[in-house]
Amino acid sequence: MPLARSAEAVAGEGPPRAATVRRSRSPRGQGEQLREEILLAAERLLIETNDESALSIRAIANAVGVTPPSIYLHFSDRNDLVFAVCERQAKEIDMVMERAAAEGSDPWDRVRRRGLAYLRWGLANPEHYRILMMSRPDATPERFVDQRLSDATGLEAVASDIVLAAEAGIIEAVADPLREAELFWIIIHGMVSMLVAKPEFPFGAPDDLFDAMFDLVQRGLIPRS
Amino acid sequence: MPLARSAEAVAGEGPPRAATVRRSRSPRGQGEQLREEILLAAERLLIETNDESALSIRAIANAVGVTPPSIYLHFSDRNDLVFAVCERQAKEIDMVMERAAAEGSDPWDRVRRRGLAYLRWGLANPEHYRILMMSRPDATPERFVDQRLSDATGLEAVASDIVLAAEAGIIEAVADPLREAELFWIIIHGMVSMLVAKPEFPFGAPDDLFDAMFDLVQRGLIPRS
DNA sequence: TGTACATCAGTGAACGCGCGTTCACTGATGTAC
DNA sequence: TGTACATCAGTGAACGCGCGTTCACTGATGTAC
Repeated sequence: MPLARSAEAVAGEGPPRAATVRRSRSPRGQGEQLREEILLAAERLLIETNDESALSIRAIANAVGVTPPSIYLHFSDRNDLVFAVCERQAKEIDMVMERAAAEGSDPWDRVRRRGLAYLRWGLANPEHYRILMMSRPDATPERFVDQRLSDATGLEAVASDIVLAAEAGIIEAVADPLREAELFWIIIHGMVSMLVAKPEFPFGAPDDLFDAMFDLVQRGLIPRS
Repeated sequence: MPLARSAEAVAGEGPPRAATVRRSRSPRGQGEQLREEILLAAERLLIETNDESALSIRAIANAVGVTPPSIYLHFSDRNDLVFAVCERQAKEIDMVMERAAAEGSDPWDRVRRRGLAYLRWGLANPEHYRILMMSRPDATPERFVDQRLSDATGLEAVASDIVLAAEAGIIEAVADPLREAELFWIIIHGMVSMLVAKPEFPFGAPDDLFDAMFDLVQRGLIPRS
């Protein structure tokens, strides 16, 4: 019998991790409560460790103060759990963007604010962003591509603000606003994923980078007149 | 004694994987030969599986037809090996870009061709791109940030072509060409990393996406005159 | 010309680990009769 | 009013796996004397 077995019993100790506090059992009808606690613990763990691989069933169970099998009372497997976490994050990213947009002075300013909010959220939650937008496609459940994805990233909202901005004469008319919104998304995603992957590279302050990028897109490079 | 032990002896079988052909031992002075074979096998494995986690010491050893410990004759640990693979890929990406640039008709066309070559290379080698540009920063050795990174991505070359293009009047003059090159890199990276992470999303043909993006950057969105 | 020896290019077996998941169970609490 | 019973919310122990890495070894080949 390998020693691993006995070591396993105290798995997740060593570093000054949150003590293994036994959470008290939920009252009769309240089983769903644990589900919530699991998701919260997973999010917290992701923030603390900044490492998706730290998001193991065992680590989460330990953080909640419960044994690993109880996770399976609420999630069918690890993937299911991880993407439940994602779903919440996607909702939050959308919320953050819309909150930022609400403060915009005109449609074009709303587009700008949404982009900046997206960038800031990604940098504030790098590991969440990584799972959501940079992880291997076959690890991503179908519900995360297509429609759901464009919802989460506010594509439609940006597209309609682009139309409004063009109508107001703030920007030029665009042939395909949704396509333009995709291009925007890709550009912002480029910034977030680059800064997340290469934080050491001297890009300077993210907000300055955003401004420079936004300026580039606004003015264009071909000589005017 | 767990069964895992005995199963381990035949690890990596099951699926129709490359047969475990015992590679013949290198002749006396030619130990370095194995290093080369290991790197080639690793690259091949990455292409075949499209999954970095398939790049285990055991799998590579098996692919080469050698036992796991012999890997350590040439690499100090797994990370060292993975980034030796990266180093080659970085060199190749640079080569591919310069080859593409060489066919450009003017400096600005060279910038465009470099970007397109970068995009195409990334899409042709998604898992290589993932390791090189999208992996966790603390898994990246220092030699991959800063100078090395900007070398590999042709930042300086792009910057100097931007200057030439501006001098030739093809594009407007830019205040900080290197910064502009960074913006370009980020935009292209946005496309590659997005397409790599979300291949199911209906972005259409990559080349069309590139054209649309390049057009956006060229014309700008603020009304002209 | 022959032989002891160093070296080189590996091998075989194991260590220790952490992981996802399953299985049979337990003990408190509410419900039916 | 009391008691058998179902159910709910978990637990404890283990299975089987794959991984990186280490350690003592082996056997062919070249070299020195």
